[in-house]
Amino acid sequence: MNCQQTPGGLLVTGITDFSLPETLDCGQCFRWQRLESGAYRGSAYGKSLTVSMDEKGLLLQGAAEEDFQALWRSYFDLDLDYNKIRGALANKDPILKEAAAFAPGIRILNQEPFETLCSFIISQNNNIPRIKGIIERLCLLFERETGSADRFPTAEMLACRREEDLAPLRAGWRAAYLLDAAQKVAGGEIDLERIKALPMPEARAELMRIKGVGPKVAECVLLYGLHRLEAFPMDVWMKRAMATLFPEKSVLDFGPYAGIAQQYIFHYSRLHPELFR
DNA sequence: GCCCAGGTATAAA
DNA sequence: TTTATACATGGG
Repeated sequence: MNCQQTPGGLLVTGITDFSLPETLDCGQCFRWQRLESGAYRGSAYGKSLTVSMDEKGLLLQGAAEEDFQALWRSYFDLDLDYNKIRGALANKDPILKEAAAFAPGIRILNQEPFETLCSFIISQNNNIPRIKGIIERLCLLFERETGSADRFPTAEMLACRREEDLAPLRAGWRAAYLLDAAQKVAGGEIDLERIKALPMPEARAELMRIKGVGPKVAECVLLYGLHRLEAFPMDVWMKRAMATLFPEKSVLDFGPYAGIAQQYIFHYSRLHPELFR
């Protein structure tokens, strides 16, 4: 991997197995916006970015090389060998191999844990366009406090609001869940960084102490927010896909990279709905 | 109007 | 432990 400043921005070369649309539009994050040009605009950890990719490499606009090294390199998970992982997963099952080959540029982002927790609380019994809308309104609601509508509010900021303060979000009953999550995180009752290092059963149990966090949301937070790649979110789509793809298996064990396998299968099944009836 | 959306809390069997 | 239902919004 190599970096150089160009007139268009910071150009990073030597990146393989990475696709912006496959990574940013596969249901793991909700705050990246696709521009007309095909570039994506978004932010994380207080930094904004416009990013695009072509045959020359990955182009970061509005980022210094220090930001790339200290943040975006890790955010986009560019140091993990996805080619190797995909190969290992492909050896487990031919259909998994096909699903992986369909979107080989998917990577699991290193998103902000609290934002991810809130995002997947909002995601329950909800559709992606509306999830995005609620999160956008949440960032706007706290714009004055955070200093930018690009930033996600902290747990402390959210924790000192009341449910009626969140009415502008139009999040329905999920507003109360968001407050409970914020209060537990801000109060130290839930320590996301500690959960990140906990054995999976304990990590799941900790997260599920938050109101509105059940097995599915907990698994999503572990995978997408805490980068526990062995986590395996199981929703109705995945259940159907698994029943179709692996009818003989009752218990599935894809090993330490199950979450990546899940993401390949989820993406594949969403874009080939006719195969999963 | 009706159905559904990357579910969960709650009560009842 | 498993199953049924309500839950608020809004887009198709």
